[in-house]
Amino acid sequence: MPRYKTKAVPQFPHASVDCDSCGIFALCHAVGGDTDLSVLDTLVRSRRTIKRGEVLYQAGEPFRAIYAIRGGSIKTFILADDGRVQVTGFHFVGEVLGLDAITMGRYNCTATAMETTSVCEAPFDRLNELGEEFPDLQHSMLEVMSHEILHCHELMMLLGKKNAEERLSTFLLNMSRRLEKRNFSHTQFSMSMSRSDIGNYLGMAEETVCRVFTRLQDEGVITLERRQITLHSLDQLRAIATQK
Amino acid sequence: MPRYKTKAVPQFPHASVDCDSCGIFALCHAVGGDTDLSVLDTLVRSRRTIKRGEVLYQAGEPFRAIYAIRGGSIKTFILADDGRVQVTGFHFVGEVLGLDAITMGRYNCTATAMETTSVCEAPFDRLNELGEEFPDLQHSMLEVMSHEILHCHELMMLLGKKNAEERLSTFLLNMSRRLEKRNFSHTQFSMSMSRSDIGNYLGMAEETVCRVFTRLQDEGVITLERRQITLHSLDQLRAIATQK
DNA sequence: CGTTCACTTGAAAGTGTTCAATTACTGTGG
DNA sequence: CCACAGTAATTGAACACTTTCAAGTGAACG
Repeated sequence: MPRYKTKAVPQFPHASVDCDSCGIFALCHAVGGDTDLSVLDTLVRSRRTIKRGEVLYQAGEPFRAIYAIRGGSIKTFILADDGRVQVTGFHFVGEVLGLDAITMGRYNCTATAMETTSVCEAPFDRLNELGEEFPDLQHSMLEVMSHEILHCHELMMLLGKKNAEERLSTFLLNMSRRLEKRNFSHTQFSMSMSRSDIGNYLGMAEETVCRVFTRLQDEGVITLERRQITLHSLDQLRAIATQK
Repeated sequence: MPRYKTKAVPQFPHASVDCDSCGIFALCHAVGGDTDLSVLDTLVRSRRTIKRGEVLYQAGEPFRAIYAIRGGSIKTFILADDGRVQVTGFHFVGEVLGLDAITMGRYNCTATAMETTSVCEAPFDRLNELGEEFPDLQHSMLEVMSHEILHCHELMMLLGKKNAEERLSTFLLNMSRRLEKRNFSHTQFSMSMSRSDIGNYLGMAEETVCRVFTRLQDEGVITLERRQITLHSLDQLRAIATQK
């Protein structure tokens, strides 16, 4: 029986967010401070739009800027010497990326758009100067990075200890939570990444992703139509994600 | 055939490092700056010694300080709601830990000593004040955290894409590299963590760790006597860690 | 000297992967 | 608007790797 419906479904919410309410702003306000907004204007040099598959920045390139996503979505991945690829994250509206480049002065991963995406660019040199003027800003950057580490720890738990069902459920709940935070629907949304990307990110084969999706659907926990997903029971999902 | 030898082997190098050359120092010097050393004295409040199994800090406790290890070794782990444990890292002489607590104001993981261990304690409030005075310091903290993120990415690759042999080889090479950086022997050392901890960290069963160790030994790549390990061929190990 | 803990090893059982084939969708050009 | 080509997703079956369970050995410690 065909699982697909022939219907054009809306893509991931493209609500183009003002730079004021995008990540750079959040970065400055993370401390709860009220940094002068005019500072932000000098900080954000430009806005860029990149199409599906195009590269925002490439691993190895000198670190010029951090980015906040205004609309669309981006995936980041690292490419090992042996050719293996590991997707390190998916990034949505309002989120900041590029901060992991600070140590090396070079980007550690490559960032590409999963759909047409618009970003704010904040040059790092200026960010750095301003940091000395506004300690809050650096503190916020610390927080963003600290957050990233927390995320990494969760991921270690996921990759090291969870089985396929738990991984995928955890993944869905994570997306749901992030969308909710930005006031999008958190029970029905479109996933901009392919099954293959999901599998790569979660450390499982593309085929396993499909099979688990099918199983979850058969159990009535979710409905999938292509990349459009509806979560019917967050509680049930949570139960699956945290079984044992 | 018994694989054990009845011989007391020296534990992990206990060269008690001056606080000057320990992590907090490194933290301040990461930028290449020459921060006034007297600052450090005010920074480092106290030195603590904890015995095997004792807790340095506990997940959930308010974030008071970051620590640098003067001698011994520490493991950090998180405890999930469902009771599962994930070892998030092993930390050796000269390394800094506790920085991931900045976001939440609470420690994210629990840190316990794997053997008798001595640490420097740098209270965070003072660290924070000083940060405003010395932007270099905060910049160094950013670098340390950025490093942590890089480490996380490597680990994602390891947990998501590598098989048991590759994981263990990567692990050994990583320890080797870190010891080398601190001028300890990087081809012969004692592992202070149990097989079970290694397995937990690398996302594999304790038994699998044993089996792979045995295999590596049979292939002549390493020699194991209890927790004392000798790496006979780093090249071979690298080949195994990067196969495919 | 005996108990306990860490480590090792074997055999059976899962869980997820790989390979291969099929189906469905997307975008492009007529 | 339709046909075609290429890409993404799904499904089945065989296989591989790792885990689990069980048992045993050696070392450390009181």
